[in-house]
Amino acid sequence: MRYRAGIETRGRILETTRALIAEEGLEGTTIKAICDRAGVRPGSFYNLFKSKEEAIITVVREAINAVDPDPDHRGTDTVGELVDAYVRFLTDQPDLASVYIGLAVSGSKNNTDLKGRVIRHHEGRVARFADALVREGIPEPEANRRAETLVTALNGVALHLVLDASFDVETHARALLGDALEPA
Amino acid sequence: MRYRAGIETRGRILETTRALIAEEGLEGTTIKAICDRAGVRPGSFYNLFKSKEEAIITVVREAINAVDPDPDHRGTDTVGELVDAYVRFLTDQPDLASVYIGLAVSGSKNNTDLKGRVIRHHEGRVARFADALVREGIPEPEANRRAETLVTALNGVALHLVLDASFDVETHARALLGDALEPA
DNA sequence: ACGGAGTTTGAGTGATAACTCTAATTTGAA
DNA sequence: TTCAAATTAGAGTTATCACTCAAACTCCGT
Repeated sequence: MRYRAGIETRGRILETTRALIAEEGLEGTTIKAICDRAGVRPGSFYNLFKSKEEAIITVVREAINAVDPDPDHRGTDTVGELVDAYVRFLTDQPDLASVYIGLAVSGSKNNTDLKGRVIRHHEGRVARFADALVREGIPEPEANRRAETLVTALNGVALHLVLDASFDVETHARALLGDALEPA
Repeated sequence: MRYRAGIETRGRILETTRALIAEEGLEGTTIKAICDRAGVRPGSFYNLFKSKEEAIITVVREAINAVDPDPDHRGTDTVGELVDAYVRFLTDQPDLASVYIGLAVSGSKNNTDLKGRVIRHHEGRVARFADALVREGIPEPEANRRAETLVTALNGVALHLVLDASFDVETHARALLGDALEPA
């Protein structure tokens, strides 16, 4: 992958893989499907990726980064902003959201590496939410528990969005936010 | 399936399917594996089930029904009982819970039939939660919205349990229940 | 324009999946 | 006891999967 052609092909494969995961799920994302749609033969695919899994992990990493509302960790965000960021992600990029959820479910049985990646990312998000809750006056141990409940519940919202594209993400997300901010 | 032999074989197949899902996950639960372990030939399997999917759905449905606080739908269940039932399902049968979530996500991409089934099941659950909330004094339109938020958030809890087997399902589920019951 | 490295081709491999089919056997109601 | 229906056997079918490979072709620094 040092020539222009290889880099372009690689990009086309990744884009196709992402679209296929969103449309067909992990199960429907086969080498044949990727290659047909990307206009590439299996030999080329395996020249650029050592396995199908490697391509999928690459796509998933992108999806996970896309969920991050504040990649620079400035630490000035409010819980409302964090929730808004997630809502925006879900509504603007439902395909990536679908990948993120689908991966958590199907991909985690055999693949410890992938599983660890998702869990670490989840913990990072919870920490960010917890910090924001503390800044809003909720004491530490309680803030952490509420953050974990909130992030988990928001993932439930994402899960349902995968099932029902017309699901009212914003209303439910705001309700969950309100619950997290309520005084004990 | 009218003779004793058929009923017994069916039971053995379902039990084996349940065990295999727990031990090997959905991916490792093949017709061959089921048949080998149940001491049955594929012909017999397909005499009793029209597809592998039917057997799996049956197993999952049985597990969910097994913890139903009001199996006859007499309308006597409280929201607390409904939440408890789901928590029990998640903690007692985490592997089936994983399949349940997995069916909702991956299984419903191509399979319109399955997708409809999952959505209908979700709607039924929301309706029961909403009825229970009304019985507890929360007015109708609000009760429905809260029920939907609660059920969705609980699915988020289930989703996270798939990722992290040590996740404290009960604490978070109770927190979500408390939020749903709070006065407006 | 040379030539080694990068890229592409596409038929092919071997494994394994879900599922079918027909004939033989067993069941249980009358 | 009889016999139609239920059940079972198990080899076979069809499909599809991830992946390979040797040969041809393209790129680009020199």
